[in-house]
Amino acid sequence: MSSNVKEAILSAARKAAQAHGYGGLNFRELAAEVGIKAASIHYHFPSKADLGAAVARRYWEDIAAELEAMQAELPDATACLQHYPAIFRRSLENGNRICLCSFMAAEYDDLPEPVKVEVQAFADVNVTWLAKALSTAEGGDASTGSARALAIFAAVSGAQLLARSRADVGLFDSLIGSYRDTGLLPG
Amino acid sequence: MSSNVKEAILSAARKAAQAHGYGGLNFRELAAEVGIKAASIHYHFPSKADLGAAVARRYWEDIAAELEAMQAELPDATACLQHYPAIFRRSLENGNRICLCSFMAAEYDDLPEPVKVEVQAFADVNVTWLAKALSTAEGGDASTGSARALAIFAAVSGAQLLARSRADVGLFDSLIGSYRDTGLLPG
DNA sequence: ACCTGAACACCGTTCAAGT
DNA sequence: ACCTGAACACCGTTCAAGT
Repeated sequence: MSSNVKEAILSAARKAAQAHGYGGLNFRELAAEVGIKAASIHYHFPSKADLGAAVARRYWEDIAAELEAMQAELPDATACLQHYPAIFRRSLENGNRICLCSFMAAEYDDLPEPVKVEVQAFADVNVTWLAKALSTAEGGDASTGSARALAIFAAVSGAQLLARSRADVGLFDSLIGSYRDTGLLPG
Repeated sequence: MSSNVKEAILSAARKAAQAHGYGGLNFRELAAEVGIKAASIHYHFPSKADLGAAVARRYWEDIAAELEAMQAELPDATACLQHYPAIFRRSLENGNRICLCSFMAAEYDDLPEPVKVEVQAFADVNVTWLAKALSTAEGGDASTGSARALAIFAAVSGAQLLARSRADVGLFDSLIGSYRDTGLLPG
């Protein structure tokens, strides 16, 4: 098991990155929150890129576990799809934060390569899960399901971003409702 | 008429902000591009917040003019709606940049107040235009049209973000196509 | 093994000083 | 009117030094 300090850094960095992005990650603030000095972070994570990649990896691993659990608990694929936006909703509830990888998608061109890899992995996890749920629910072929999965992922990300800029979770719900009404999301 | 230097700063700052965000705006790089020193920027824009607000204001003014022109040239409201995503597409074509205000929506909580105001204005311009086009095209009532307009704006923003993170304009087109197929966008 | 202070080159910003 | 150099407190990072 990793040290408590390393875990504490990871956890604090994740919350900070969901609020301020990779560029907004601040070693001195992070260190203060954990109770060490800024230079000490480099003992656990050699560079900011290493920290960013570790945070993003942990993030998509957690989401992947959550998606698997959802799939296990809700045998109905359509019910799964209906619950999907709730994952993005929770970030907003939790301090008006957004999905780590939505933030990093905006920052993408400026990210170090190891961080980019993890951001892609997050998108892949989501799209693969959605495509599988869609094909189970509606029996479409794989290619159509994949295009639709990408569309859902992009649209829900956009809804989260807009809702955050208004600090209005109700707007997120309303946007998801519109996606359902128009047929993008199953309803 | 404003000085050439001020205009040059504004133009360079806009391109930089569409690529790196408000936080990524760099006075020394910006100054080098314009041919002055970093400290000189503060003569034209007292603070980074002033520069950011001026850039965002100019941005939505330009987009608003473009939307009006589109409306004037295409009397068919449905044709207008079909052309709407092209505005977001162009940013991607232009150096894999994104809509200034999508970036700033991610950074929203960290933006100075004057910049926030302009980011909101951009969203309002888009949503108002979309709502008008929707009601003209389909004759729905105002409230439904507004909800739908928000949904289109959010979804197209999300598509732009995802396409940028893959540096793939074709993905943007494919996402817009999916939005059309599912009925979110008129087709 | 884990942490730190001091230093480095970078940021936005200020301001007195130049022309 | 417009620009600048030098200084300030901040960044991530390095590294020799501590325990």
